[in-house]
Amino acid sequence: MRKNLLEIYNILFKKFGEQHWWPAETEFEVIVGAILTQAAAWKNVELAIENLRVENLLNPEGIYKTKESKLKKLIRPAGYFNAKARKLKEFVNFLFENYDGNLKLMLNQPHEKLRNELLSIWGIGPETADSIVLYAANKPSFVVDAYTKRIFSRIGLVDDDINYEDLKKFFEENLPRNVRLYNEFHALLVRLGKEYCKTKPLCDECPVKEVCEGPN
DNA sequence: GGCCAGGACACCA
DNA sequence: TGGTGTCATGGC
Repeated sequence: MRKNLLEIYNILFKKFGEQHWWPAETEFEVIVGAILTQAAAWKNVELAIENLRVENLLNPEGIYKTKESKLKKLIRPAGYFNAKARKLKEFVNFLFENYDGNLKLMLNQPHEKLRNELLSIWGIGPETADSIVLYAANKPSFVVDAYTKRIFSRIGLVDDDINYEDLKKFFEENLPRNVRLYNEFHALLVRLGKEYCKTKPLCDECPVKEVCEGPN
């Protein structure tokens, strides 16, 4: 199995090259992006992040001090702005209450502890937590998403009703525990999903068609 | 003009 | 534990 996963990784890397994830300038920007991209197109998230950047709010203090009503207007393009404005607030409130606003202190914990802590914050579920652990804290927590599930159930390596934790475990138990690998693999799977494995799959041109059983 | 994006939560059985 | 409804914008 390890061989199969690394084979798929190598095919994707050869096809697409480095994806340079996460597309952000700071750790905090990774977190903001991870929250805003929940069930949203990244293109729309970029518009929202740019609005925050112009207002100099891409930092914990900025979000902490800004009224939720103002945040809603700024992040509107990312969709679900009522919920997401609250989620940003919930995160920075936690950060200031527990770490005096020191993000590095929070991120510099053993990764299981950090993950559990993130999951305790309202609005941060498993995928967002793992994205933060991997792409902001640089700790080896494999991120799976809807694309990952769709791709690997079509390939036939996992059941199509597999839950998040089991799918995550599938990767972590069959890959070397390596941050760079986790980083690149997830990014490549998103790239593959976007371009070839949407609801209408482009199987004829798919880079991993040799190992795929096809859509079902 | 419809479909759907790099999910999470509330509520229900 | 698991299934379903809800949240919302903008690109294609």
